[in-house]
This record gives sequence, C-alpha cells and structure tokens, in this order.
Amino acid sequence: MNVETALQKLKEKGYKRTKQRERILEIFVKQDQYIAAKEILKEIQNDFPGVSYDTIYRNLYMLTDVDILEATELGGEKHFRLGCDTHGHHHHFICTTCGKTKSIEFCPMDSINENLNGYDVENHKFEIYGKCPQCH
Amino acid sequence: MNVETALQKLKEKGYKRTKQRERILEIFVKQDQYIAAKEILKEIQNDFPGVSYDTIYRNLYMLTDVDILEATELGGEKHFRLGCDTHGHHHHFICTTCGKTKSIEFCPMDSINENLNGYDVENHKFEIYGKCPQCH
DNA sequence: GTTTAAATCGTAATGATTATCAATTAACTT
DNA sequence: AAGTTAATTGATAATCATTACGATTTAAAC
Repeated sequence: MNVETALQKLKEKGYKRTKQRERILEIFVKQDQYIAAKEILKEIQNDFPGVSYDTIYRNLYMLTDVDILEATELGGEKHFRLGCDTHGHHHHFICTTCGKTKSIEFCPMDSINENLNGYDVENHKFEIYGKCPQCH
Repeated sequence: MNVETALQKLKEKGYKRTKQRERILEIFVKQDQYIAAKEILKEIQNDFPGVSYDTIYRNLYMLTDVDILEATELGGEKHFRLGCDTHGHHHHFICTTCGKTKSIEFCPMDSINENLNGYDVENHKFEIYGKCPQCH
C-alpha cells in the first residue's frame, strides 16, 4: 500500500489529512518491517520538533484500527508495520536482529478449528523469531 | 509439576529454597492459567507484607529461565504460568475473560520448516485467544 | 471567509518494570 | 552447633513506555 491509498482510505472513514499522518505513513511505506512506537516518534521529531506523544500513539492505534497498520508486541514494546493487504491472511517470520520480516503463507488455524468445539475464537497470533539470511 | 519437584529442580541448579519461592510456586501449581506479575505480587503480599518487587520479578524470570514457568505478554503485561512438561511441546488457547487455558496438541512449526531455508529459527509463538465454553 | 469538529501540542500522570545496596538468610563447613 | 559465605531479600528510587487532558490549532465543509 502507498501513502495516497492509505490517506484515501482515511478520508472515506472521515479522518482528516494532516502532515503528521502523511509523515507517519511515509515511514511505514518505506520500511517493510515492524517498528517500535518510539522509533516513529524519533523519526517524526526530525520534521516536527514539537510532536506530541499523544499524536503518535493515537494515530498508530487509529491506523491499526482501520487495518492500515498491523501491531504486535516485541520485547515489551508495541511495534507496528504496514498491513500487507496485497495478499490474504498470513503470518510472519521476524528477524530478531534487523527486524525485517518474511511472509509465511500458512495459517495454523485452518487445520485446528475442529479441536476447539465450544470455544469462541476471537483472535490468534503466530510469529516465528530468528535470524534472516543476511543476519545469520 | 508440584512444588516439591520444582524446588528439587532449583536445588540441582544451585538455587536456595526460600519461603517466598515456595509461595510463588504454590500459586502457580494451584492455578492452571496465565497470571500477571502484579497478581503474584498481590498474592504474596498477603503472607509477606514487605515483599519487594525485585523478589517477584527476579524469581519469575529465574523460574522461566530454568523452564519451570512459561511467559507470555497479554494486554501489555507479562504473564506467567506453570510449564506443562507432562506432555511435550504444545500451544495454548487462552480465554480472554477468565484467563484459563486449553492445550493445543499441534505445532505449526512441524510443517513449515521447508519454507524457511536460510533462516535461523530461534523461537516461535502460537496462541489462540477467545472465550472458553464457560465464559462463552 | 466562517464555522466546527477533529487533531495536535505541551505537559503531567500512570503504571509496570528495573536497579541499587544494605541487611538478612539458607546451607555448607568445621 | 556456631561460623562462614554467597545467595536472596527488603526498601526505596529510578526508568521508561504509554496514557491522559485541557488549551490551542487546523482541516475541510459550507
């Protein structure tokens, strides 16, 4: 997804176009990996020295809410990445050194639902951690 | 696993037997679910009004390190549960209301390694969240 | 240009976790 | 059974990510 597509999606949902949001989206479009919230803050501060924590966190959660970003917890910190909606539901290998990800086109839930009769599945998480070929 | 077995395991590794550790282990043996660190703190404070944060966190991490406990992150807080070493490697369904878990005797990694040539897998996480039959 | 709700700023509060160091204690030694 | 020693704990403060909030600014609809 590119920045304009994302902003268009926001507009449809009634959100305004702001310089801060553009800048946040740019960062994610440029980097195909999970990024910690504080990293985003640092980057944005280059262009907007006075950005508020509030602005960053509110937008990251909002963007996750409208499925533009995906969120996960790595090392006790919330991380975000651009949702890869070009292909369907999938999971990720995440490099513990550089943070880059590799898509895993396989979802364990497909073959598991028969074992969960009576259980109401709301969500699931499947992540693989390790070293990518470059960092290995 | 029971408290004595766990303490025996600790002794073998050179850790001392303390009242606080016994008490921590008792809590986990009694409850088959993930418990937040702060809940443990609260419980222990009933018996040891002056327990230190340090004592709780240090022991929880140490017990995780020697494979007596398992750790995960739920809702931004670290949670721990007794490792279920009676059966082999497996995963969990976790009830988002009561916290109870159900074992999933299936590991997606078994059928996925062929897709990760060149990648060094260190770890993985597969958790299913939802409502258990009692809370549904 | 006016209007208005949304968004941001500036700053403070919260809350879990980590750190420090002196005092205490478990368990080994003689 | 007392002495020794290193591990463990207690008390407290610091850290750090995240959340909260009122005042100000801004996007965009009219």
